[in-house]
Amino acid sequence: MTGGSGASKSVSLIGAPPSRTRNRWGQGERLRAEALEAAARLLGELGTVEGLSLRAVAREVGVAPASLYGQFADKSALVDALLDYVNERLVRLLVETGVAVDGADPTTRVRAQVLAFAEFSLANPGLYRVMFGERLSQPNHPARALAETLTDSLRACEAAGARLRLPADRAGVVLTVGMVGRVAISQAPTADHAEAVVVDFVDEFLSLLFDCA
Amino acid sequence: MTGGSGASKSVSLIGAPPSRTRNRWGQGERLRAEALEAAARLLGELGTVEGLSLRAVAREVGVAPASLYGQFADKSALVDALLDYVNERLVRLLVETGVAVDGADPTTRVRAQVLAFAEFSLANPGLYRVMFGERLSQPNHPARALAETLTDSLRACEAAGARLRLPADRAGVVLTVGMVGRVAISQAPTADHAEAVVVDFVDEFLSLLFDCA
DNA sequence: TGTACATCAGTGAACGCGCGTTCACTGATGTAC
DNA sequence: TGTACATCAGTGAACGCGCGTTCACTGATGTAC
Repeated sequence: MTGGSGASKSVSLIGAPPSRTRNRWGQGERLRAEALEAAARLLGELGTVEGLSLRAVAREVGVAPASLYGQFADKSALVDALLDYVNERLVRLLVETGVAVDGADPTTRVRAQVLAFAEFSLANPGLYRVMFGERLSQPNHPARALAETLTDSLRACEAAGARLRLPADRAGVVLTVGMVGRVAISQAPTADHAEAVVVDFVDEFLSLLFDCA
Repeated sequence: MTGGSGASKSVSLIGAPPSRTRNRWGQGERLRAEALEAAARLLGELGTVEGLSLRAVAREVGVAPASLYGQFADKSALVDALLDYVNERLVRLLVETGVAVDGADPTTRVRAQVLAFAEFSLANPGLYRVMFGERLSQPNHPARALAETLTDSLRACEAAGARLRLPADRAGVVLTVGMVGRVAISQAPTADHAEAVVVDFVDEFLSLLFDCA
């Protein structure tokens, strides 16, 4: 930004100009969605959750900090809402991944879903951290959704003739737990655990769960 | 301070009086150890890492915030030192656990070490979080130490005749990853995952790794 | 059709707080002669 | 043995900062008559 848009207008010394047009009458709730999206973006880019302040979210949206109080009672209300929002995003991702490979054999589906989770988490370390590292008191813990989805997929594998070394629901939990741990460790900035290595881990893990393999 | 030291002495309105006697000549470095211990205590009791401020540590030690700058260049230096300190503590715990059950069959040893790790992490969520949840850039990542220790123990199992479904080093990594994930999820405040359930998980996991079982 | 009013989205300035860090300092304890 | 000085552990006050939150407000847009 050495010089900005020097020519005609909007000198824009630092950062982008707010340039937000206020919402129309009755559309005030849109700010809520904008704030959640902005918060998720902040958490996704930024590796840590420290940077998530009301003021930062307001800055990202291009709005005064006070404006957020029209949509959220306080900061913790925003964080709670953010968790729900992001939780739902993950579930949708898993479902869509399952649909995308529909038709393929069920084992492929589990694998695709697990990898989708890993990719999502590694690409958005901040989101992963807020979902699995803190404030886990939410009743709808993302791990539960994850475990249920994977359990369903594992059951489909069984129905297709595959044999598990554990009951499907337990295998789903173990798989979930393993992936959460794997992602947690892979988030080390200096990690030599490249994406390829994650794939290896997944296959290793799945081979433990399945009997014939 | 409404009334000051009204009665006789040291009314102690709020919290404990500092009551710290300054270290003797040449013993200044002791403050360093006291600070690390205090920081570890703060992180252990407090569930989150947010509360870890230089000022909080100084308060816990009973010293002026400025005094810490004699031992640590800045806050990040303190956190780095804390990580090393706590890392070493975990390794020592695992080693001691291994020694304590020495003589028993190797399988018992792995199990004891894994459970010791789980117990430690669940009892000190803040410590766990700072070790596995953030600042994983340290070259001596605790997960590495954990994996190496467990791998050694698994090798001992093999030497004693047990059969693993993976090479020992990979099994050590998988076991580590699984435990990290398990603990991460169990830290949910409302978790219905009591300690007994963790034990079940551990046995389930080990049964996957071993062949005969 | 025009006009008064209510309602809405959003603002700007201020508050008190805890934070990390600095700086000149204080008093006790060691050492040199 | 006494005395001057150096060195040490630690202090207290101050700084600037970003934070969450409040409050009275401003314009634009809708509605009632």
